[in-house]
Amino acid sequence: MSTSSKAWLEQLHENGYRITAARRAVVDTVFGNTHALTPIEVYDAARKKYRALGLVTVYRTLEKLEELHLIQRVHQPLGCQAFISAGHGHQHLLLCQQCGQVEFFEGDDLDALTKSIARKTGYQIQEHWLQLFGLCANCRS
Amino acid sequence: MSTSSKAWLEQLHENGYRITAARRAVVDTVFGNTHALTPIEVYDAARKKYRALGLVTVYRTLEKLEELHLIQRVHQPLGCQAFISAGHGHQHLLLCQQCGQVEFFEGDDLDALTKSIARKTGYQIQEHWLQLFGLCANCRS
DNA sequence: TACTAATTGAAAATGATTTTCAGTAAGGAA
DNA sequence: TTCCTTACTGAAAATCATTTTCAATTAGTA
Repeated sequence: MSTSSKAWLEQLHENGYRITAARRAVVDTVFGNTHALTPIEVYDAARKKYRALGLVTVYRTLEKLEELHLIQRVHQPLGCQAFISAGHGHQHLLLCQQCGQVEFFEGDDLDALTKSIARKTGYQIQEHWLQLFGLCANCRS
Repeated sequence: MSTSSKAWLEQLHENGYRITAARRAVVDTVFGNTHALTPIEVYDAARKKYRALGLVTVYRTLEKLEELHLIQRVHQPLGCQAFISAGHGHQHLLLCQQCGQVEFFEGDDLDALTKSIARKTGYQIQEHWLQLFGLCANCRS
C-alpha cells in the first residue's frame, strides 16, 4: 500500500504541487482504503499520522486528488460527500450498504443498451453511471 | 398537467397531510416539470404562484413528496440537491448535460449483469442505479 | 360555527464548505 | 549547502445549504 501511495505523491509533484507532511497524511489515509471516506473522516484518520493537520487542508488535498483522477466521489442514497481511490479506466461501483465497503467491477455490456436508448430518444450519450448496492459476502451471514 | 398535480394533492391528503396554498404552489411547480429543480429553484418558481411562501416550507413539502415517492432526488456530477417527478416503477435516468432535461427509460437488461456480479463477488445485490448523461435531441444541433 | 392539531414563515441554530490572511516551508537556483 | 520565491499551511471568518424552534395562523373535521 505505501508502495503506491508514493505514486500519488509523485503525481502531485509532477503536476507542480508540493509534497508536504499534511498531504502525505491525507494520501496515506485515502490510498488503498476500501471504504469511501468523508472529509471529516479523512481528517480524523489522518490526524493520527499528522496531528497538526487542518480540516481545510483535507478539503484542498481531496480537491487536487480528484482533479488528478486519483480519487472519485461516491454517490449514495444517504449522501454524496465521500471519496474513494479511483478505479483504473471506466469502472462501475458495488457498495455494501451494511459496512460501507466499495468494490469496482467492469462490464461494459452497456453498449447495446446505450445505443438502443440513444436511438429511441435522440440523445447523444456521453457518459454513464452504474452502481449496485447490496450486502458484501461478510455482511450477508 | 394540473389534472394530475391534483393527484399529488390527493395523495398528500390521503396520507393525513393538509392541503394548503403553500403546498399547492410547490406541487404545481414540481409536478410534470422535465427539469430537476433544487429547493431554491422551486422556491423562486413557486413564489410566483404564492408570494408568501417560505423556503422552509419548500424543504418540508419536498420531504413529504419524496417520502410518498412522488418525487426523487437526482444525482449529478455537479450536485445532488435537485428533485424531479418520480418515474413509475423502477426506471433509469437520462440527463441532458446542456439544458438539464431529465428523461426516464426502462430496460432491466441488467439482471444478467447483476447476477454475474453477485456470483463473482459474493455480494447479495439489493438495488441498482443506472444513469446516462449526454445531449438531448435539441441540444445536439 | 367552533375547535384542535397540523402548518406556516421568520429567525436562530447547525453543519458543511470556501475564503481570507499572515506565517511557514518546499524545493529549485545559485 | 544556502537562499529565495512562491506554494502551502492552519485558524478564523465568511458563506451556503439545511434543520430546528417558536408563536401565530388555518385546514378540515366535529
